[in-house]
Amino acid sequence: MEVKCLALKDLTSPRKGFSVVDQMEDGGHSDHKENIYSERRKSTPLTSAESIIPAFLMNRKGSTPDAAHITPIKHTCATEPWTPTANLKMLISAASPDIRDREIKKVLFRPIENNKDNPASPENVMEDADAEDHCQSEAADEEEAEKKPSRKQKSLGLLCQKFLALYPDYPPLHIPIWISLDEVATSLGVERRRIYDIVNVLESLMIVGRMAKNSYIWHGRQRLEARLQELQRRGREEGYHRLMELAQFSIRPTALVHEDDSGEGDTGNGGGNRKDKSLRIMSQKFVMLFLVSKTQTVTLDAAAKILIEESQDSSSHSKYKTKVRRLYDIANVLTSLGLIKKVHVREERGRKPAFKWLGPVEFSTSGNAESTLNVADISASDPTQAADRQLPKKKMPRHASFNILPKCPPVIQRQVNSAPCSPRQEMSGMTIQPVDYSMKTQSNKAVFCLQLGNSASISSQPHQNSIIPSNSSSVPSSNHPAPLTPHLYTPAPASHCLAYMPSFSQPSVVMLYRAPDKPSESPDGRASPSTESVELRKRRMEDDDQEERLLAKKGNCGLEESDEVRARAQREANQATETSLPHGLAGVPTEQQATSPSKQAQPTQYLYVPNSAGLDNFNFLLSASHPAAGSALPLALPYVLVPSSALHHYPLAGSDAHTKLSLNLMVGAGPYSLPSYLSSSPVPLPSSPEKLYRPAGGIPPSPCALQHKVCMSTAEPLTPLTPKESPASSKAFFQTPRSLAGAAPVARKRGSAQRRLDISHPLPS
DNA sequence: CACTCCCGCCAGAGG
DNA sequence: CCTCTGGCGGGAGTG
Repeated sequence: MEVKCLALKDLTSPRKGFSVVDQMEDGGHSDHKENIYSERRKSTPLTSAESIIPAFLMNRKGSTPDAAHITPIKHTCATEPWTPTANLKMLISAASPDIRDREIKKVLFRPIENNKDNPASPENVMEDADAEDHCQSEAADEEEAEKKPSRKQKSLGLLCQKFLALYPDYPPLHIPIWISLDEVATSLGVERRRIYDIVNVLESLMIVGRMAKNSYIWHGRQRLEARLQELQRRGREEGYHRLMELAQFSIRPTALVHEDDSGEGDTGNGGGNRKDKSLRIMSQKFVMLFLVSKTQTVTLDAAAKILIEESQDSSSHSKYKTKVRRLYDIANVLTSLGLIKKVHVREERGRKPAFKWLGPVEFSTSGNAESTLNVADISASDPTQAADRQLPKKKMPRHASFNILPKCPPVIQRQVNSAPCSPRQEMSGMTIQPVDYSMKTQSNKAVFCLQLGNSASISSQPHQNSIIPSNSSSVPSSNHPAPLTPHLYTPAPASHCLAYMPSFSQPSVVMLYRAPDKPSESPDGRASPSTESVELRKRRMEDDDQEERLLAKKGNCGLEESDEVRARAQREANQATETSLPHGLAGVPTEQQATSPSKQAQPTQYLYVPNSAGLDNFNFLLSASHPAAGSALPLALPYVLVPSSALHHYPLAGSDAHTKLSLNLMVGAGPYSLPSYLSSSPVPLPSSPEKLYRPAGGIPPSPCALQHKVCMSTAEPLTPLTPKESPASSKAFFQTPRSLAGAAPVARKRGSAQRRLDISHPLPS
């Protein structure tokens, strides 16, 4: 098992970009300062949890003292071969040889590769072969690039992207995700110091919360909007908007405000002088500036000045420089969060670096749609005022009505989000920046359960992107995954299977569900990507970044572009990877069968969604007895994996009310673990994970099989983030109705850990 | 040269 | 005292 774990870990390591071999031999290397890895220590309070957590979840933890890799970038080349990316590149290049594409690819994918969870899994290996030549040809360029770890590749922003990619944007509220800074640092191959920078900023936005020394808890974007709203309010109260105005005229703001600490309501530990200057506080203030700014654009210069005044630092030039440095750090993180975008503002003399807010500025709790509405129309209305109006709504509970699933979610959503830059995207964690990890990020972040049944509306769900990322993105101009969702996602009753695929090398998803009495339509026919829009996006992309555009209401351009590109990439990647998928799941069926508690009536079926696959590319794992499977592959195997296309005639999910497929899935990757309290609760987690993993038949699971372990459980579904799981979550307007609305309430009582959680993250103040 | 921002020293905080 | 945090600013990489 040990070995397996190791392998698994290696495979799933965030540094997946590296070959396993690499990692191994590298074992201890580490001269590189930046790559210092700390001895693995489990400082996290997860101990108890560990005992019950499936190995795959824990793999990050003790498995290997893997040496942290240094800048991943160096290995980029090496990784390419087996990464889906490689295929993607190949495909893309084949399709459109032009350089521009190439450039785009470079930007988009390199990062991904770094994050990549693509280990040398069989599937990947397979691709590997395919991509091999490609790689070779490209090797030249790559090599050069690789030689130099380029500073950019080590940037905080990139690092942050990787960090974010490790966790779900919208983690289930009842399943706290613990973060050990050590682990993260090790996983990402950087020294801890860098992680502090990221975490501090994230903490200021309540994306993470500090729980203890070296230990944080991941909230994802669950509380982000609430937090932003809070910051906006505070910013206004403190007169930041005035400061901004003054700053805009280069007038040295006189410290109008002074609050500071307050600022921090932040979590826990407290302040102190040192803390007052902390990145966390600076970050909050910085964000406040955006939120109260009419143009939502803040120049570095203005921010630095304002912040300096505030902190009453002497305004020496050096102070200013230091401040600016820090602001860059913060900006990099915010950028990777997709909250801001770098721009340049023209001024009398030359241009000044500035950042434009891309996140939501108007907050409303009434409806997710509205709340998420982005700044698209800032120009039309004064955001500030709008915000004011919204404030009162803040606490409005939303779910009752949301629980009713819209019949046609996609449509609805579309209407709501007609605005291009809808926050939805923003929230999804997609980045607008040139460097986009979203592919990985999005899909990788998913940790939730879905249920297949009938009408479900995933589209409005915050985490939707996690699930259907590829799909949604592959849908051309529309920003919605809608088309397909209806088919697959439906609120399901209590029963469901839980597929836990946290350590997937790729942000793939495996859905398990019990087949209904009758098969329904295949999910295939959904959205077909419209190439045309892709082109448009590409074009747009070219001119993106123009500073001028800054002020223009580009609303969505940035996001959409990213989306598009991503979509395209994913689509292609899908194709590339599809063939290799079977390997990945090969061993699963057996295990499942043996252990699946719920398979009694109907054979359990599996839906494997490659990270990059669009729904059309779903591959299904069917019991051999299934008509589709049988016809397609008359095998002796209990289950076979077939491409969705093969199931064309055997619809799995239908829109008809009868269809009752219930599906749950959990995807995730990253060095997180579950809190110990789970161990004592009747949660979905398999009580004896090991059994689940172990192939009942004695058929030794292949490495890949292990990697794709799936454990099923009939336990209750993860609870949807009902708005009120915790008091603090009341403001989770980012969330939309969960498709799980109908799911049985979780009977679990929260453990102390959970309680602590809730308590520890009350809005600061 | 200006802009960015990586890097890691080192001191304060916490245990 | 040791470890964790994280302020800080030198100086390297970029454009």
